Amino acid sequence: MIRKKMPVLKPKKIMKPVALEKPKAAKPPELTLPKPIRIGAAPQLLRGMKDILPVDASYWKTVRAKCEELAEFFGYMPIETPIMEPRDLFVRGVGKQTDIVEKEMYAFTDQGGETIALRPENTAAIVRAYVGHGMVNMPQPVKLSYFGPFFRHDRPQAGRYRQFHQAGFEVLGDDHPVVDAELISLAWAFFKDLGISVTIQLNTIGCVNCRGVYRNKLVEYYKTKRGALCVNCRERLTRSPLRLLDCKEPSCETLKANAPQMLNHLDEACHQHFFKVVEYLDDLNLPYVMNPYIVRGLDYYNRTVFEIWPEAVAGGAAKLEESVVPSDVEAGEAVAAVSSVEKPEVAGSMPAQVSLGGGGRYDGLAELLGGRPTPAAGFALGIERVILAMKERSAAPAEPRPTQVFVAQLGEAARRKALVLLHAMRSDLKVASALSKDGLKPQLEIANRLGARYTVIVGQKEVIDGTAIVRDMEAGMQEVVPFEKVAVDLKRRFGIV
RNA sequence: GUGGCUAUGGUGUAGCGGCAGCACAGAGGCCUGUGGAGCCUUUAGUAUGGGUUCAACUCCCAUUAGCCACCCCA
Repeated sequence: MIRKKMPVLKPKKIMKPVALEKPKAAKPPELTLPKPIRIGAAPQLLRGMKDILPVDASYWKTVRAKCEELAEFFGYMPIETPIMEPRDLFVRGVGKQTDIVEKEMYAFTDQGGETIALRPENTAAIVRAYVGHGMVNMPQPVKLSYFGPFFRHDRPQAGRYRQFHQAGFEVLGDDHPVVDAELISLAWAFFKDLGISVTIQLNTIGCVNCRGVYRNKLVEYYKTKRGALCVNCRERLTRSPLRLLDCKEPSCETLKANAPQMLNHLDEACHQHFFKVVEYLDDLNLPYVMNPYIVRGLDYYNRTVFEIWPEAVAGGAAKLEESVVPSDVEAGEAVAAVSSVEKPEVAGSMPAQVSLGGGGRYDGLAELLGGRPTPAAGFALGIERVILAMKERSAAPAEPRPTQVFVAQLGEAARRKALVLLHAMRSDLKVASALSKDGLKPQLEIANRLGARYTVIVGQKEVIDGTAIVRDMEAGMQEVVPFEKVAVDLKRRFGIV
């Protein structure tokens, strides 16, 4: 082949002779010719961006397949919304004062003067689609699932990218607490099937009414202790008091322990709703943990909120039992029992404080986006983090279907025969080939690497005889088969036909 | 966004102010129509830009990126 004859041109080999010549003062010879590209000048990935390489394909496939399987089982219909939306959608939906909108959103003005944002999350867009396409007129609830890229200008870290992927499940038009429970059970099933042990961190943040009352109580409590708060929390006191519960400063932690709890300030309806959710979860025997400090950074949430935390990989997977809320425990006690909720320890490369997924109820969002009041709930999974977790606990992705038959050929006539044979078997068998290779040896090497069970060898001689050799790669035995019968013969060996 | 740590072939790693080594992977061969083992050969690197020095991969500064903690969240 031509390839073999061609000397490989390596920059070094070109440069050396030039360097050896006596330096001529006047003009550098031929230096105007294209110079080798310097590695340092090669284009780089944008910060926080990541190529998803073939080595990881099986993980992505597995996770995606699991999402699709669960979506089907629970009756979700797939939906895809654009990656770009009007910036305003997220400002209104997610909340102006949230970090996501305030400092993490990719936003720009396009050629037409439109203010555009790369979607930082999907719930607002889903609701926009629901409202905009009149899905109120469909049988309720409308259950939608999605899988796609999202963008946040955060500082990259393991499991945290500026472009990342989420799979999400949203249920619109149903306020029944069983919806919340089913969502959580779906999330649970996902991780269980993938072999990742997690805990469900559960809380309720009430509704507009009782949360307002609670917020005032909280502010009242913290006001007297303002001096002991960290800088951030002083800011939070006026801007988003609920987030005070999120703080991990030791000084704030102690204050937090005695702060009033949302659970004790729920109005009747919210109380009913929440405890119904808890009841369902108990029936399902799901390992949730009451965590009064889950408040979530997006404005649209109300009532049930939850996050999925990975359990530490090595050691220390205990804690759980003690903090699961027994169904018959009173609210106050329950909270007391878990006031020292611990995040999983750092393990491997997974950062200490990450959630693999999270969500909750957002009954007010549709109305906020100009639709009819529509109760809704949903959650999203961080795919990169899920895959990281899988790798950490060596939860193997599904093996790709092993190659059953490899077709090797020798010579141009055989190559043409092989090409035809490959297509004849394609729909019934997992076949592979390396048609561009010439020698038999390299082809068998590849067949071996692919783990092919059989290799069909077609050479000059076989072409003339109208036969082919079928080689059993495990036994090392081979037999000559008439060419037209090869496909059928192999199918029979695999029990097809 | 704040603070810190790190940066050597494709991957994983040594090393030292004075010739950059090893393993794996890749390519070719021993074996011209028969894979897995072995052996041989070979490809390929000090992130970028400055500074100190006779000499920098090594020391200093900046940049970039990754990671860690915070922030936030998926």
